[in-house]
Amino acid sequence: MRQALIDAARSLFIQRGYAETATPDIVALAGVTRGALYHHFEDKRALFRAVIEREAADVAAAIEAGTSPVMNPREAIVAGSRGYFDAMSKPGRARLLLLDGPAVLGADTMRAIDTETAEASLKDGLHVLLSGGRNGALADMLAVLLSAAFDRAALAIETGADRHQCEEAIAALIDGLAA
Amino acid sequence: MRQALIDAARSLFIQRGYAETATPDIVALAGVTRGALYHHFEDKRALFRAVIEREAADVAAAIEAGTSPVMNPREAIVAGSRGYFDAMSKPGRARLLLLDGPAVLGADTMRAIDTETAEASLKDGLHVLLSGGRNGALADMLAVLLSAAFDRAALAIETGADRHQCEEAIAALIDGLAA
DNA sequence: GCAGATCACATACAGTCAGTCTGTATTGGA
DNA sequence: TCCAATACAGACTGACTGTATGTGATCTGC
Repeated sequence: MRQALIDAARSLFIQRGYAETATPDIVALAGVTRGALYHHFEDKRALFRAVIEREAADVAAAIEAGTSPVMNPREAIVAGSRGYFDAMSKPGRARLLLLDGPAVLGADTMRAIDTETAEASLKDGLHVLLSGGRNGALADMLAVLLSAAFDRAALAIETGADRHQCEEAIAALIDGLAA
Repeated sequence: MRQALIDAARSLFIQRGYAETATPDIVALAGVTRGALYHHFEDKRALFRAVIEREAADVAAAIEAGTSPVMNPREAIVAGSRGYFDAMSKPGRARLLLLDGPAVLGADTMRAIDTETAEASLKDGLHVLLSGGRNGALADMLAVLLSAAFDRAALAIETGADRHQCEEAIAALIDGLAA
């Protein structure tokens, strides 16, 4: 039942967005009443958060599955980017995680949910990649900024941009840092 | 009166966010009634859009003011980033332009409003910077991705990140591309 | 095997909000 | 001076969120 609510909510959230999705529509799609919704979730935002958390966990798993510890840093980052774009190509995911999520839950909360996703892996890879004398704080900051670049690339791909070009541009940024 | 409504709306939008700001509160702060609001604006979103457009124009003007045509590409990009971070340091601006804006108006509409802002200048600079054999499509894509990095940096700065470190990381990305 | 408590919902209700419609005063031109 | 358009004000409606209450099933302790 919880799952049914999350499924129905996800379906409507990606179709109309959070604000334009009414709880009566969600429960109708799930085949229950609003009483069930407010029994399982504190409010509409809590339901949205449950949707987001499941989605973020799926993305993190996809990235994890695509990379392996034996890769060198550049390989790992490229493989991670491939896994990320694969995961983000699922329709509606970019809107959920990159548009409605930050606006509804706040950028800080989203960052907390996203822990152990793309950004964490990126940070590790960059620390190794930049170990030639530069400091670690720079690598952390670069992970944050590059992670934003990944996000916008995923958003661009969903609205028609060429994925191969996005991956090339990301690679250009990474290779520039390695030099 | 239009300006008074936009001012009041901006003040409440940055304080509570778009969804949590009620039109009765906006008109009360502006000292008018809801009739006035719906006389000047089609709906609440149109008022929000007016706020966003003024804000984006201010940012664009700040960037424009900080750069000059005689700079070389790297200088221009660094100066542009300085102007951008200056402009975005105005409280609430990051939330308006980077969180609520994309969620309420859509990423595509925001891109349209942002025309002639950071991303356009960036694109020009990158085209010159990369003119050593690489193609223009890559420069366009890099402008999109770097612009996302700028945005996240602005958001990070608002929530306490060190601005100098952000600028260093941006410079590292740019310098990597120039090599 | 039974009384009571808890869980998993359903239903009714109250408060609030967005958008519309109608009314009114003021202003500018013919 | 009259007319029309503009710039508001205020009431109204439908809808939505969250809450409070009711109800049947299930589980627990004895």
